[in-house]
Amino acid sequence: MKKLTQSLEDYLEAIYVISLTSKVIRVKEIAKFLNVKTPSVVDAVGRLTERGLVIHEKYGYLELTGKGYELAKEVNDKHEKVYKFFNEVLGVSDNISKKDACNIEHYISKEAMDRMIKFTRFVDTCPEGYPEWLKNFNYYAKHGRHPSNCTKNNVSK
Amino acid sequence: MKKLTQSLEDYLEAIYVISLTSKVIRVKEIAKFLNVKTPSVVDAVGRLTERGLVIHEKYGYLELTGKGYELAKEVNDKHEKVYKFFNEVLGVSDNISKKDACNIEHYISKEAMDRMIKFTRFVDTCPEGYPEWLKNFNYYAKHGRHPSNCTKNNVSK
DNA sequence: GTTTATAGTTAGATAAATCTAACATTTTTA
DNA sequence: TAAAAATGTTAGATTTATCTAACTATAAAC
Repeated sequence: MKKLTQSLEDYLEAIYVISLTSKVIRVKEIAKFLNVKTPSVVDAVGRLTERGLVIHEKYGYLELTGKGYELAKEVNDKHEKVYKFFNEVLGVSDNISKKDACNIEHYISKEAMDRMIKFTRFVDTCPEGYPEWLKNFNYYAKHGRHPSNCTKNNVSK
Repeated sequence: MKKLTQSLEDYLEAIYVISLTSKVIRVKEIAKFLNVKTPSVVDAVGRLTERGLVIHEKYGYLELTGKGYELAKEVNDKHEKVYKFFNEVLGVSDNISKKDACNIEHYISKEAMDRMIKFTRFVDTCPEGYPEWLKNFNYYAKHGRHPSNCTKNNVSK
Protein backbone atom coordinates (compact mmCIF):
# COMPACT_ATOMS: atom_id res chain seq x y z
CA MET A 1 0.00 0.00 0.00
CA LYS A 2 1.01 3.55 -0.76
CA LYS A 3 2.90 5.40 1.93
CA LEU A 4 1.00 7.87 4.05
CA THR A 5 1.76 11.54 3.71
CA GLN A 6 3.33 13.34 6.61
CA SER A 7 0.00 14.93 7.36
CA LEU A 8 -1.90 11.66 7.46
CA GLU A 9 0.76 10.12 9.65
CA ASP A 10 0.27 13.01 12.03
CA TYR A 11 -3.47 12.45 12.16
CA LEU A 12 -3.04 8.74 12.68
CA GLU A 13 -0.50 9.28 15.42
CA ALA A 14 -2.72 11.87 17.07
CA ILE A 15 -5.56 9.39 17.24
CA TYR A 16 -3.26 6.83 18.75
CA VAL A 17 -1.85 9.20 21.34
CA ILE A 18 -5.28 10.46 22.32
CA SER A 19 -6.49 6.90 22.68
CA LEU A 20 -3.79 6.27 25.29
CA THR A 21 -5.39 8.61 27.80
CA SER A 22 -8.93 9.02 26.57
CA LYS A 23 -11.70 6.47 26.46
CA VAL A 24 -13.26 7.86 23.31
CA ILE A 25 -11.91 9.78 20.36
CA ARG A 26 -13.72 12.67 18.71
CA VAL A 27 -13.02 14.92 15.79
CA LYS A 28 -12.75 17.90 18.09
CA GLU A 29 -10.05 16.29 20.21
CA ILE A 30 -7.93 15.59 17.18
CA ALA A 31 -8.36 19.14 15.96
CA LYS A 32 -7.23 20.46 19.32
CA PHE A 33 -4.30 18.08 19.48
CA LEU A 34 -3.01 19.04 16.05
CA ASN A 35 -4.01 22.68 16.11
CA VAL A 36 -6.20 22.53 13.05
CA LYS A 37 -9.87 23.18 12.39
CA THR A 38 -12.46 20.44 12.42
CA PRO A 39 -13.08 20.34 8.67
CA SER A 40 -9.44 19.49 8.14
CA VAL A 41 -9.85 16.60 10.54
CA VAL A 42 -12.97 15.34 8.82
CA ASP A 43 -11.13 15.44 5.54
CA ALA A 44 -8.10 13.58 6.85
CA VAL A 45 -10.17 11.02 8.71
CA GLY A 46 -12.02 10.39 5.46
CA ARG A 47 -8.77 9.59 3.74
CA LEU A 48 -7.62 7.36 6.60
CA THR A 49 -10.96 5.58 6.46
CA GLU A 50 -10.55 4.95 2.73
CA ARG A 51 -7.29 3.23 3.51
CA GLY A 52 -8.87 1.09 6.16
CA LEU A 53 -6.90 2.55 9.04
CA VAL A 54 -9.73 4.19 10.93
CA ILE A 55 -13.41 3.59 11.57
CA HIS A 56 -15.57 6.60 12.07
CA GLU A 57 -19.24 6.56 12.91
CA LYS A 58 -20.79 9.69 11.47
CA TYR A 59 -21.26 12.30 14.17
CA GLY A 60 -19.80 9.78 16.54
CA TYR A 61 -16.61 8.25 17.83
CA LEU A 62 -13.47 7.22 16.03
CA GLU A 63 -11.53 4.01 16.30
CA LEU A 64 -8.31 2.67 14.85
CA THR A 65 -8.51 -0.58 12.93
CA GLY A 66 -5.93 -3.25 13.64
CA LYS A 67 -3.85 -2.10 10.73
CA GLY A 68 -4.31 1.53 11.75
CA TYR A 69 -3.23 0.78 15.26
CA GLU A 70 -0.10 -0.98 14.12
CA LEU A 71 0.91 1.79 11.76
CA ALA A 72 0.15 4.46 14.32
CA LYS A 73 2.21 2.68 16.92
CA GLU A 74 5.09 2.41 14.49
CA VAL A 75 5.01 6.13 13.80
CA ASN A 76 4.74 6.96 17.46
CA ASP A 77 7.58 4.61 18.32
CA LYS A 78 9.81 6.47 15.91
CA HIS A 79 8.75 9.68 17.53
CA GLU A 80 9.62 8.43 20.99
CA LYS A 81 12.94 7.08 19.87
CA VAL A 82 14.06 10.16 18.02
CA TYR A 83 12.98 12.22 21.00
CA LYS A 84 14.99 10.08 23.38
CA PHE A 85 18.07 10.20 21.22
CA PHE A 86 17.94 13.95 20.80
CA ASN A 87 17.23 14.56 24.42
CA GLU A 88 19.32 11.96 26.22
CA VAL A 89 22.23 11.55 23.89
CA LEU A 90 22.58 14.86 22.11
CA GLY A 91 21.37 16.82 25.10
CA VAL A 92 18.79 18.83 23.20
CA SER A 93 16.20 20.45 25.44
CA ASP A 94 12.93 18.70 26.13
CA ASN A 95 10.67 20.93 24.08
CA ILE A 96 12.88 21.16 21.06
CA SER A 97 13.52 17.44 21.10
CA LYS A 98 9.79 16.86 20.99
CA LYS A 99 9.23 19.31 18.16
CA ASP A 100 12.11 17.96 16.11
CA ALA A 101 11.06 14.38 16.70
CA CYS A 102 7.59 15.27 15.51
CA ASN A 103 8.98 16.38 12.16
CA ILE A 104 11.79 13.96 11.71
CA GLU A 105 9.76 10.87 12.52
CA HIS A 106 8.20 11.13 9.06
CA TYR A 107 11.44 11.15 7.16
CA ILE A 108 14.11 9.18 8.91
CA SER A 109 15.22 5.92 7.33
CA LYS A 110 15.02 2.55 8.95
CA GLU A 111 18.78 2.35 9.05
CA ALA A 112 19.33 5.68 10.77
CA MET A 113 16.50 4.96 13.17
CA ASP A 114 18.15 1.68 14.03
CA ARG A 115 21.46 3.35 14.76
CA MET A 116 19.82 6.00 16.92
CA ILE A 117 17.98 3.39 18.91
CA LYS A 118 21.14 1.42 19.41
CA PHE A 119 23.09 4.51 20.34
CA THR A 120 20.57 5.45 22.97
CA ARG A 121 20.57 1.94 24.33
CA PHE A 122 24.36 1.88 24.26
CA VAL A 123 24.35 4.91 26.51
CA ASP A 124 21.54 3.65 28.74
CA THR A 125 23.12 0.27 29.34
CA CYS A 126 26.63 1.51 29.85
CA PRO A 127 28.20 -0.60 32.62
CA GLU A 128 29.62 2.44 34.33
CA GLY A 129 26.32 4.34 34.39
CA TYR A 130 26.31 7.71 32.63
CA PRO A 131 29.37 7.34 30.42
CA GLU A 132 32.45 9.40 30.98
CA TRP A 133 32.78 10.20 27.27
CA LEU A 134 29.27 11.68 27.25
CA LYS A 135 30.23 13.87 30.18
CA ASN A 136 33.21 14.87 28.13
CA PHE A 137 30.98 15.71 25.20
CA ASN A 138 28.85 17.95 27.37
CA TYR A 139 31.97 19.65 28.57
CA TYR A 140 33.13 20.05 25.00
CA ALA A 141 29.76 21.42 23.89
CA LYS A 142 29.85 23.94 26.69
CA HIS A 143 33.47 25.04 26.60
CA GLY A 144 34.51 24.29 23.06
CA ARG A 145 37.42 22.11 24.08
CA HIS A 146 38.02 18.64 25.40
CA PRO A 147 38.37 18.40 29.16
CA SER A 148 41.92 17.93 30.41
CA ASN A 149 41.18 14.46 31.77
CA CYS A 150 39.83 13.33 28.42
CA THR A 151 42.82 11.51 27.07
CA LYS A 152 43.59 9.63 30.23
CA ASN A 153 40.11 8.26 30.70
CA ASN A 154 39.59 7.09 27.17
CA VAL A 155 42.91 5.78 26.04
CA SER A 156 42.69 2.17 25.10
CA LYS A 157 46.19 0.77 24.88
CA MET B 1 10.36 37.24 5.41
CA LYS B 2 8.23 34.12 5.31
CA LYS B 3 10.02 30.82 5.58
CA LEU B 4 10.59 28.85 2.41
CA THR B 5 8.73 25.61 1.92
CA GLN B 6 10.68 22.39 1.85
CA SER B 7 10.24 22.27 -1.89
CA LEU B 8 11.56 25.77 -2.49
CA GLU B 9 14.50 25.08 -0.21
CA ASP B 10 15.28 22.07 -2.34
CA TYR B 11 15.23 24.12 -5.53
CA LEU B 12 17.40 26.80 -4.01
CA GLU B 13 19.87 24.27 -2.73
CA ALA B 14 19.93 22.51 -6.07
CA ILE B 15 20.85 25.74 -7.81
CA TYR B 16 23.62 26.30 -5.30
CA VAL B 17 25.01 22.80 -5.59
CA ILE B 18 24.93 22.91 -9.38
CA SER B 19 26.72 26.24 -9.33
CA LEU B 20 29.60 24.64 -7.47
CA THR B 21 30.61 22.50 -10.42
CA SER B 22 28.93 24.16 -13.37
CA LYS B 23 29.66 27.52 -14.90
CA VAL B 24 26.06 28.18 -15.89
CA ILE B 25 22.75 27.07 -14.50
CA ARG B 26 19.82 26.08 -16.64
CA VAL B 27 16.28 24.95 -15.96
CA LYS B 28 17.01 21.55 -17.40
CA GLU B 29 19.91 20.93 -15.03
CA ILE B 30 17.77 21.68 -12.05
CA ALA B 31 15.06 19.39 -13.31
CA LYS B 32 17.55 16.59 -13.72
CA PHE B 33 19.11 17.22 -10.33
CA LEU B 34 15.79 17.11 -8.53
CA ASN B 35 14.11 14.52 -10.70
CA VAL B 36 11.20 16.69 -11.72
CA LYS B 37 9.93 18.00 -15.03
CA THR B 38 10.88 21.39 -16.38
CA PRO B 39 7.52 23.08 -15.84
CA SER B 40 7.84 22.37 -12.14
CA VAL B 41 11.22 24.08 -12.18
CA VAL B 42 9.90 27.09 -14.04
CA ASP B 43 7.15 27.38 -11.49
CA ALA B 44 9.48 27.10 -8.53
CA VAL B 45 12.03 29.46 -10.02
CA GLY B 46 9.22 31.95 -10.50
CA ARG B 47 8.42 31.81 -6.82
CA LEU B 48 12.07 32.12 -5.86
CA THR B 49 12.36 35.10 -8.17
CA GLU B 50 9.38 36.78 -6.51
CA ARG B 51 11.22 36.47 -3.23
CA GLY B 52 14.36 38.01 -4.65
CA LEU B 53 16.47 34.89 -4.26
CA VAL B 54 17.08 34.12 -7.90
CA ILE B 55 17.49 35.98 -11.16
CA HIS B 56 16.36 34.27 -14.30
CA GLU B 57 16.71 35.61 -17.80
CA LYS B 58 13.87 34.25 -19.87
CA TYR B 59 15.07 31.33 -21.97
CA GLY B 60 18.49 31.92 -20.46
CA TYR B 61 20.66 31.30 -17.45
CA LEU B 62 19.87 31.41 -13.76
CA GLU B 63 21.76 33.11 -10.99
CA LEU B 64 21.43 33.34 -7.24
CA THR B 65 21.14 36.78 -5.73
CA GLY B 66 23.25 37.61 -2.70
CA LYS B 67 20.39 36.80 -0.41
CA GLY B 68 19.62 33.65 -2.36
CA TYR B 69 23.20 32.53 -2.14
CA GLU B 70 23.33 33.02 1.59
CA LEU B 71 20.13 31.14 2.20
CA ALA B 72 21.12 28.35 -0.15
CA LYS B 73 24.46 27.99 1.57
CA GLU B 74 22.75 27.82 4.93
CA VAL B 75 20.47 25.05 3.76
CA ASN B 76 23.32 23.16 2.17
CA ASP B 77 25.46 23.53 5.27
CA LYS B 78 22.75 21.89 7.30
CA HIS B 79 22.64 19.13 4.77
CA GLU B 80 26.37 18.56 4.97
CA LYS B 81 26.37 18.59 8.72
CA VAL B 82 23.49 16.22 9.18
CA TYR B 83 25.09 13.95 6.63
CA LYS B 84 28.38 13.96 8.45
CA PHE B 85 26.79 13.27 11.78
CA PHE B 86 24.73 10.39 10.47
CA ASN B 87 27.60 8.92 8.56
CA GLU B 88 30.60 9.50 10.81
CA VAL B 89 29.04 9.38 14.23
CA LEU B 90 26.04 7.12 13.89
CA GLY B 91 27.69 4.98 11.25
CA VAL B 92 24.81 5.13 8.81
CA SER B 93 25.77 4.17 5.27
CA ASP B 94 26.77 6.81 2.77
CA ASN B 95 23.70 6.70 0.59
CA ILE B 96 21.17 6.57 3.34
CA SER B 97 22.93 9.36 5.22
CA LYS B 98 22.63 11.53 2.15
CA LYS B 99 18.99 10.75 1.63
CA ASP B 100 18.10 11.31 5.26
CA ALA B 101 20.08 14.54 5.40
CA CYS B 102 18.21 15.75 2.36
CA ASN B 103 14.92 15.38 4.18
CA ILE B 104 15.91 16.30 7.67
CA GLU B 105 17.76 19.47 6.72
CA HIS B 106 14.40 21.17 6.25
CA TYR B 107 13.10 20.39 9.68
CA ILE B 108 15.83 20.21 12.24
CA SER B 109 16.00 22.96 14.84
CA LYS B 110 18.92 25.26 15.36
CA GLU B 111 19.54 23.71 18.75
CA ALA B 112 19.65 20.13 17.56
CA MET B 113 21.77 21.15 14.59
CA ASP B 114 24.19 22.80 16.96
CA ARG B 115 24.48 19.70 19.11
CA MET B 116 25.02 17.48 16.09
CA ILE B 117 27.74 19.74 14.78
CA LYS B 118 29.44 19.79 18.13
CA PHE B 119 29.11 16.07 18.50
CA THR B 120 30.74 15.45 15.17
CA ARG B 121 33.52 17.87 16.01
CA PHE B 122 33.91 16.27 19.42
CA VAL B 123 34.57 12.98 17.69
CA ASP B 124 36.80 14.46 14.99
CA THR B 125 39.01 16.34 17.41
CA CYS B 126 39.32 13.58 19.95
CA PRO B 127 42.90 13.66 21.28
CA GLU B 128 43.25 9.91 20.96
CA GLY B 129 42.05 9.77 17.34
CA TYR B 130 39.02 7.63 16.65
CA PRO B 131 37.58 7.38 20.14
CA GLU B 132 37.49 4.11 21.99
CA TRP B 133 33.91 4.62 23.08
CA LEU B 134 32.82 4.95 19.46
CA LYS B 135 34.56 1.70 18.66
CA ASN B 136 32.65 0.26 21.57
CA PHE B 137 29.40 1.60 20.14
CA ASN B 138 30.09 -0.05 16.83
CA TYR B 139 30.77 -3.29 18.65
CA TYR B 140 27.56 -2.86 20.58
CA ALA B 141 25.57 -2.09 17.42
CA LYS B 142 26.93 -5.20 15.77
CA HIS B 143 26.79 -7.69 18.62
CA GLY B 144 24.09 -6.29 20.86
CA ARG B 145 26.32 -6.15 23.92
CA HIS B 146 29.11 -4.03 25.30
CA PRO B 147 32.59 -5.33 24.59
CA SER B 148 34.32 -7.00 27.51
CA ASN B 149 36.96 -4.29 27.69
CA CYS B 150 34.34 -1.58 27.90
CA THR B 151 34.22 -1.02 31.63
CA LYS B 152 37.96 -0.94 32.08
CA ASN B 153 38.64 1.60 29.42
CA ASN B 154 35.96 4.05 30.34
CA VAL B 155 35.85 4.02 34.09
CA SER B 156 36.61 7.43 35.45
CA LYS B 157 37.40 7.11 39.13
C1' DG C 1 20.45 30.83 -43.76
C1' DT C 2 16.72 27.25 -43.29
C1' DT C 3 15.68 23.30 -40.94
C1' DT C 4 16.02 20.46 -37.00
C1' DA C 5 16.91 19.64 -32.37
C1' DT C 6 17.08 21.26 -27.81
C1' DA C 7 15.47 23.91 -24.17
C1' DG C 8 12.06 26.77 -21.97
C1' DT C 9 7.30 28.36 -21.26
C1' DT C 10 2.28 28.41 -20.80
C1' DA C 11 -2.10 26.45 -20.04
C1' DG C 12 -4.76 23.43 -17.82
C1' DA C 13 -5.36 19.22 -14.78
C1' DT C 14 -4.87 16.88 -10.39
C1' DA C 15 -4.01 16.01 -5.54
C1' DA C 16 -3.08 17.26 -0.81
C1' DA C 17 -3.89 20.17 2.92
C1' DT C 18 -5.63 23.76 4.78
C1' DC C 19 -9.23 27.43 5.77
C1' DT C 20 -14.12 30.02 6.46
C1' DA C 21 -18.97 30.07 6.31
C1' DA C 22 -23.11 27.75 6.26
C1' DC C 23 -25.66 23.88 7.53
C1' DA C 24 -26.91 19.44 10.17
C1' DT C 25 -27.01 16.49 14.06
C1' DT C 26 -26.56 15.33 18.90
C1' DT C 27 -26.45 16.40 23.59
C1' DT C 28 -27.46 19.22 27.40
C1' DT C 29 -30.32 21.82 30.12
C1' DA C 30 -34.03 24.53 31.77
C1' DT D 1 -39.50 18.03 25.50
C1' DA D 2 -38.16 22.31 23.20
C1' DA D 3 -34.50 25.61 22.99
C1' DA D 4 -29.69 26.31 23.25
C1' DA D 5 -25.08 24.73 23.06
C1' DA D 6 -21.76 21.77 21.34
C1' DT D 7 -20.06 19.08 17.85
C1' DG D 8 -19.66 17.41 13.16
C1' DT D 9 -20.20 17.91 8.09
C1' DT D 10 -20.38 19.97 3.52
C1' DA D 11 -19.35 23.27 0.11
C1' DG D 12 -16.33 26.12 -1.82
C1' DA D 13 -11.93 28.82 -1.80
C1' DT D 14 -6.85 29.02 -1.57
C1' DT D 15 -2.02 27.58 -1.79
C1' DT D 16 1.58 24.51 -3.06
C1' DA D 17 3.47 21.20 -5.93
C1' DT D 18 3.34 18.31 -9.27
C1' DC D 19 2.23 16.60 -14.04
C1' DT D 20 1.15 16.33 -19.51
C1' DA D 21 0.47 18.44 -23.82
C1' DA D 22 0.98 22.11 -26.70
C1' DC D 23 3.50 25.95 -28.00
C1' DT D 24 7.69 29.17 -28.44
C1' DA D 25 12.37 30.52 -28.55
C1' DT D 26 17.26 29.62 -29.12
C1' DA D 27 21.14 26.90 -30.77
C1' DA D 28 23.24 23.54 -33.86
C1' DA D 29 23.90 21.36 -38.16
C1' DC D 30 23.77 20.94 -42.77
